[in-house]
Amino acid sequence: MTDDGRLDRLSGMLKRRGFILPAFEIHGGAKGLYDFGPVGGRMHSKINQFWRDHWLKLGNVVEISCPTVTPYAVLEASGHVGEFSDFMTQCLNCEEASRADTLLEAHHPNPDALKMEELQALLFETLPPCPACGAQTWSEVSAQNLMFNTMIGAGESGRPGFLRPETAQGMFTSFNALFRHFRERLPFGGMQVGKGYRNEIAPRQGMIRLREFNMAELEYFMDPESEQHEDLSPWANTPIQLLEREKEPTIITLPEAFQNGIIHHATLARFLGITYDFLVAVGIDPQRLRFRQHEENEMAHYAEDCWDAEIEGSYGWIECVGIAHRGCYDLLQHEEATGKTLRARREFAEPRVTTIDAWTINGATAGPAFKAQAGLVKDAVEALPKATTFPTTVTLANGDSVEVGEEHVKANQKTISESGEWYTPHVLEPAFGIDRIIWHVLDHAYTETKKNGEDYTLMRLKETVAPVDYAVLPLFEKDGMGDLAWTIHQRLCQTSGLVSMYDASGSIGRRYARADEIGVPTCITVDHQTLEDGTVTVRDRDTTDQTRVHMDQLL
RNA sequence: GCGAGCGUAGUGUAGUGGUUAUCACCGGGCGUUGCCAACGCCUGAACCCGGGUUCGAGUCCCGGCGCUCGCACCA
Repeated sequence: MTDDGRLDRLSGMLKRRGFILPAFEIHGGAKGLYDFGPVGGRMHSKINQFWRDHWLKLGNVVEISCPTVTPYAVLEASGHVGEFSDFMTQCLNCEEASRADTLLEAHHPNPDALKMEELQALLFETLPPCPACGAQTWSEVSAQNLMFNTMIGAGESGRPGFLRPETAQGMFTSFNALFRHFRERLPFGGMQVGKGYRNEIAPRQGMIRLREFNMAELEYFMDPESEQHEDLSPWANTPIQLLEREKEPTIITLPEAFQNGIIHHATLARFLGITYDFLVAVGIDPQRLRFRQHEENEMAHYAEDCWDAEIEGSYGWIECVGIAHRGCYDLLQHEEATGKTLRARREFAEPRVTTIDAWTINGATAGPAFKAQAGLVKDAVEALPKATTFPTTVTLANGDSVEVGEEHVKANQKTISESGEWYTPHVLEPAFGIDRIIWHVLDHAYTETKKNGEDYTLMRLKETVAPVDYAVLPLFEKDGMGDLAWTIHQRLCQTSGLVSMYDASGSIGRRYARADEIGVPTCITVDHQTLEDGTVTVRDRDTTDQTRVHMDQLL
């Protein structure tokens, strides 16, 4: 960090000009909550839209939108109720609150993995001393969840729920609708852009750790048994900084990283590439971007492998995108919790034919003979070889031995043909923290320079994210210059996808400076000559070059 | 969550119990044949919230909220 106050000046400007501001400030503010202001609002929506367009290029993904209010059961199934909880206990002597698992580290190899009841039992059994006062008396263990609690419905009929901590669960719970939409053909993806909520104990670092945040996630469902053929050639000439787990950082292209086995999965490698392209396109400096593989003990409860895109800015290297291989964890969890099937079907190249030629029980006689054990007897008999002669003694799964006579069995001859099978797809999840990305786009675009010996700041924002596309400036609001400028401004604003800003106050230099400060790429100035020949001055933000263009040729 | 520091116009600030609350940038209006925060005139805007001490509180005390830092925590 080479700060010397840059971060303070940047934050001040972002607030002053209306990019991002503390939310609800007139009421005293609220920690971890921010507004995108008059300037930041459009930047936020442009970046979201650019993200959608970028990933929709895959051609086999769709966007969905799910509620943020989520029933308890959904997040219990996903593991968030368990994983997002800290189990707290309070010292009865000094009232200091401690985490139960931390207190029990001396008494258990991995207390973090214990359930609340187990922690409770172990705590009361071992009575560790309070780190604050040394007393050994503890309150009951209580779960403190990092998700926002709410009630869905009022009073007696209310059911517990949470605000979602991630958008991902919506894609999993909608799996069957996605599966039908894609004509039951994998791979495909569902994606979602929206809000997520985490009731952080200590939000810090401005936009980096928020309690309500914007995320954009893709869940990409794949058949784990079919090889993923991915074209990595678009990144053949793009060296990227990779930090493999327990290895030294390397700079390598994605095709090479995949061939060398640094990245194990072709689709994962491709998603790293698509992510890289996105971040660079919105204005992240490639020199301050890297991908880091998670340590084994760092990965979330669901992940098999995970690479983060980390961006360097005023707060150091910050993870802004997580690209996780979630395996089949989520779909299995929701299957188990609901009893519904969340699977895809793969057809075999050839039908698999199994021929059975052995024994099974004769229900009419074996049933009355073995009663409750009949099921176990059936399993045991069907496991016997064809050459078995009856009567014989078989050992059941429960350890009992029974005598099975000829009258209890019959020959079992059948042919089973299976044309395919149902399986649980694997999931690759690129998850983008939009606010963190916006922060770093702003951070990287913020440029402090000198102009005629004076401090000068400008935002070198790319057109993909610039909050205002054009500023239209009449030199003076007289002799018709103001009216003409207003007409041009209106014409620009009526063009889909464009936003123009009309500014007539202050000197022309001041207005260029104001436009530069919020990153307007192009200024259009109407002067006396415009009244005569219809040409305007088009001025470029980064070079300050001016050219005269006829007003009808602006677009 | 604990500890420390801080909280005054949009921004940065001055202000050690009595001021019409300081200064600068800033914002707005008008003028300017004028093109990179130029200039002139006019003008706008603040003591985080609540309680207490006091004749009197921006200033002292208590609580809350927020910000920063350290510790703890952290998809």
